[in-house]
Amino acid sequence: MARTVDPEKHLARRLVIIDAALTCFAVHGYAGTTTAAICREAGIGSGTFFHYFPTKQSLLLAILAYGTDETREWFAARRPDEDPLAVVEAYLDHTAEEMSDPRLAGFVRAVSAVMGEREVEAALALDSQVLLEGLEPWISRARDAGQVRGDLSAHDLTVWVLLVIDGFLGRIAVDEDFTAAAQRDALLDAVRRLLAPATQLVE
Amino acid sequence: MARTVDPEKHLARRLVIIDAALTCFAVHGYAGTTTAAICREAGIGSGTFFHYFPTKQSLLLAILAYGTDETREWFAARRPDEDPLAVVEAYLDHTAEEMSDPRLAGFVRAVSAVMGEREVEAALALDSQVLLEGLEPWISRARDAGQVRGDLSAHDLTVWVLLVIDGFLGRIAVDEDFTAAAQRDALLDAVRRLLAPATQLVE
DNA sequence: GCAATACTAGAGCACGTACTCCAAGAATAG
DNA sequence: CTATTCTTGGAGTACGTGCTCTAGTATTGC
Repeated sequence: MARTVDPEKHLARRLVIIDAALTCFAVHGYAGTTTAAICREAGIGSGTFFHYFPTKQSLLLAILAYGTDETREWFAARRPDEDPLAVVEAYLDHTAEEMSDPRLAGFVRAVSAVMGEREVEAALALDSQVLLEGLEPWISRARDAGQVRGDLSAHDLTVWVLLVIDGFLGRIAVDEDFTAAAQRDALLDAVRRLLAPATQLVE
Repeated sequence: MARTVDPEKHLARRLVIIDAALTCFAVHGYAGTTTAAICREAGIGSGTFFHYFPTKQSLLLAILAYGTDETREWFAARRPDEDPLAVVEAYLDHTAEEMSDPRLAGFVRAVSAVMGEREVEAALALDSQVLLEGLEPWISRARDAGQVRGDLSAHDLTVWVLLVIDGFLGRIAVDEDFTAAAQRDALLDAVRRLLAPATQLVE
């Protein structure tokens, strides 16, 4: 017998590869990134790459799963008695903070357009569903409490919040004058305006 | 001498190919679409394809140019004395109507993430710039007239309107319950809320 | 009718890709 | 030290891609 795995080193290498892939995907897109490029960026050989990830797609799926888990954990950490609207706004803040690394926005944009690969689409759908199911209950409670408008269903409102978040990410990725840090307040303001009860709007 | 080109037939064929490409790109993305697939969809051989478009990329550029021209023409058709805010809302309406063909939203989403091809990126940047330069003057006038909020610059406001439009397109492409027709009013409402002067919001 | 040109199709090519394979290095258990 | 297993790099491979080439067919001017 010999050589039991050192899980720390293994995980560290994995993270190096994931980080390199994040950089490459953000700049050249998924299809536009070759495994050779990832290896170069990570400073490894192709044998090593495929030792850690059986396929290029599995690497992408692993990264997406990280993101989905992160979202799940964030919402799991909420206490039931928190102020609903404050939770929604805290999530926006959380997103804006994560996106202070502009590679992430680029990555999200690049990857959300990967089409025709069943498993990737499923992972994206799952990610989107986890986010929706994390957010909607809070918006629903805020709605019941009269904190947000009642003329649209909680589901519709949630979808519109997600829509704004997606647009936000897209802008960060495309427009270099538009940074998450600088536009954080504008994001909060935009969502507040979107959700405000009709009684708070005068004509 | 013989056989001068029949421009009508030529153009018609071009449009058939463009239409087929639109369908394919919307479903499988740009990189995910093979020229063979476009040929199959259009019912032609690969020889014909490359007779009309020298490269796959040139086909994409031609489609993007169509869109850019369309945007330019739409704004060129505005009269200087139109109500500024009404023009903005008319453009939203125009977009929503165009996107009643869900392929278009899918196409936009798929193609906006094409990265690493200099000419495509330039075409996308141009398209985005034409839209920005079309919209911003009207928002600026509306701002000067007090129709929209003054706490953000006209440029920032325009960028945020574009952000919402992008998010809107993304949703249509991804969420089949979210249709342009059904959400047209919500789009108008969202942008109105985004632009409303602060004095129209009570706390 | 005849020549000249535009158009069409599809077999095939050159190339770049994801991925395989193998041989050697490093690290531990006994 | 030795045996065993995990790990590593890079040469090589099978395959799919965008694109070319050629040969044949339609369509026009004269």
